[in-house]
Amino acid sequence: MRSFTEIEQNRLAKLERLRERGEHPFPHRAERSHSISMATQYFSELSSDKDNNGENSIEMTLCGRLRSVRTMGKLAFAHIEDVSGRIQLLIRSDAIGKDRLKQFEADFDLGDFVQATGKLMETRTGEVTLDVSNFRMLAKSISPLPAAKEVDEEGDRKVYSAFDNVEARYRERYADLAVNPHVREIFRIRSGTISALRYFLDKRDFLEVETPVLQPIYGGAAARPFSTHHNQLHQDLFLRISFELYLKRLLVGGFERVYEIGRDFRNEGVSLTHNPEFTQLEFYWAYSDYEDVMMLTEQMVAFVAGEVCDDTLVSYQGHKLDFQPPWRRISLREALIEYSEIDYVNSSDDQLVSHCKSREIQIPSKATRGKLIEMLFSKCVEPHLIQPTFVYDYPRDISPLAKSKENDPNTVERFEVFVGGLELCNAFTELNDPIDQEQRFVDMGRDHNQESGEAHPLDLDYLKAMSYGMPPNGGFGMGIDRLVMLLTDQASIREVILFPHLRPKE
RNA sequence: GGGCCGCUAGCUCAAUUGGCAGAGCAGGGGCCUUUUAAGCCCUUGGUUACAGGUUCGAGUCCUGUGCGGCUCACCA
Repeated sequence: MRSFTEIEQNRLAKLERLRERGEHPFPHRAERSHSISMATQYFSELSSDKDNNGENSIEMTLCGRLRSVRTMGKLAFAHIEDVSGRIQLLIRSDAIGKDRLKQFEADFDLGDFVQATGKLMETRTGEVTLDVSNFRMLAKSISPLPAAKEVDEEGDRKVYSAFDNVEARYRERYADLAVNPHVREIFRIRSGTISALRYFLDKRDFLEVETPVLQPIYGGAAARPFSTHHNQLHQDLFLRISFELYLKRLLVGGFERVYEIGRDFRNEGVSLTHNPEFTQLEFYWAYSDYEDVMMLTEQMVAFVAGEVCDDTLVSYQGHKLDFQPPWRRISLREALIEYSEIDYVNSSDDQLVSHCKSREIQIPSKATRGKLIEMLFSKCVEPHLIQPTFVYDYPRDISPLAKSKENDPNTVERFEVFVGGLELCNAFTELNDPIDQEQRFVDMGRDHNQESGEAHPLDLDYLKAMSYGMPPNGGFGMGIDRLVMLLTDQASIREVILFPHLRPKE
């Protein structure tokens, strides 16, 4: 049985009083003639019209949530807020009657959704205000919203007793959104980001597709999966860890440019930059290679930044990021030389191990040479890559789906993008030789075997698809959550995910 | 999973060497016709995350648990 606080019990009593007067506390329908921003815009246009002799207002009906109330005896001021903005109401007893004003004061609370009819006017202080002739309840709020007070001051919203407890905000994101406009703005930018990506790719003849989330064999990345079960088919299934292997099957099928935006699931640790489910963009582009993909990547991200931030210059955690192409390009080998003075081409495996140890990097029991290089890179280079940077040409043994360089079989045509110290993108010239691919899977399975005692799944159907012939292509993956972090200046991935994963509260 | 830090009223936060658990806002009762954190008077509200322990006495010290934050590991 739910228990109600004293405040909630008070509000339930008000709700009953509304009912007793015949006012429905939750009517089925609202009437609204204007959004709040439309109303204020209309008012300012009529006010600036010199031929219009003071006839600058019409009756209108606005809807929104009560965010402040100030009662003054025979009148009351209040603000209501809708998705477009906020406006002040003036409720006068000589307009609506003394009893009606009393009812407003007694039975309407902050957080209630209300409907108010009246004409717009300006108060002495020049604030556009609805002079209310009629109002009614649209939805009674039983529980008080967490933020106590806030107010607009010359465009700047000042918040008092802000609701900023991180845990409480994530657990009750609805309340967080209701009282923190800057949080709503993050998710508007997130939505705009995805729209802009779709627009950019659609304009270039990429076809948006959907591939299975439930997969009998997981692949395309090196993460541990979530597993589940189909009861009727008696089939164990995995939630996908990437889209890659299915999207490339579509190139076999004759599509030349495909992309997917969707959710990946990785059963790994959570951190400021990792959530168990996250949103990924992947595209595959026939008859292109990783250099073409680099060009498209910098154009695409700059386009998105321009769309949602109105600029390719973006503030991030005290840095000024510049997404304007061309971005810096540096090979993995050069980057390590520059930031750590290690040239792995001229280093033995033992020397790489000692480099790791001197930098307090913990080495897994069975680390390949490529893994050592990658760990050195993460430790020594990654934190320094603030401006958008392509790091290209990676060790073959940590890139089983990428094609080797023509003159260097131990290096693959692969790049990653780093911005603000975050890994943002991963892309390569895709391996399309089924014999080579099978050998890579086998090699990878052997390493995996020794590490964990489990065989890495061998996707025979994927090899079969590739055996029919896959055009040469460049492939690309980008973490959308991290891109949104960059575009909204957020240090935590949880701030850009509406309902981030939390342990159950008890 | 390891380490560090945190958890006090609906919200934001105080509480001296261990000594009566407080404020602002929100809530309730009043006054008030141009306020906008409105103001003024009065007022309700607490299992100090939870369970133990030390002590005459614990929000404060100790142990454990839960949840969170940061961080390390893991995550090509």
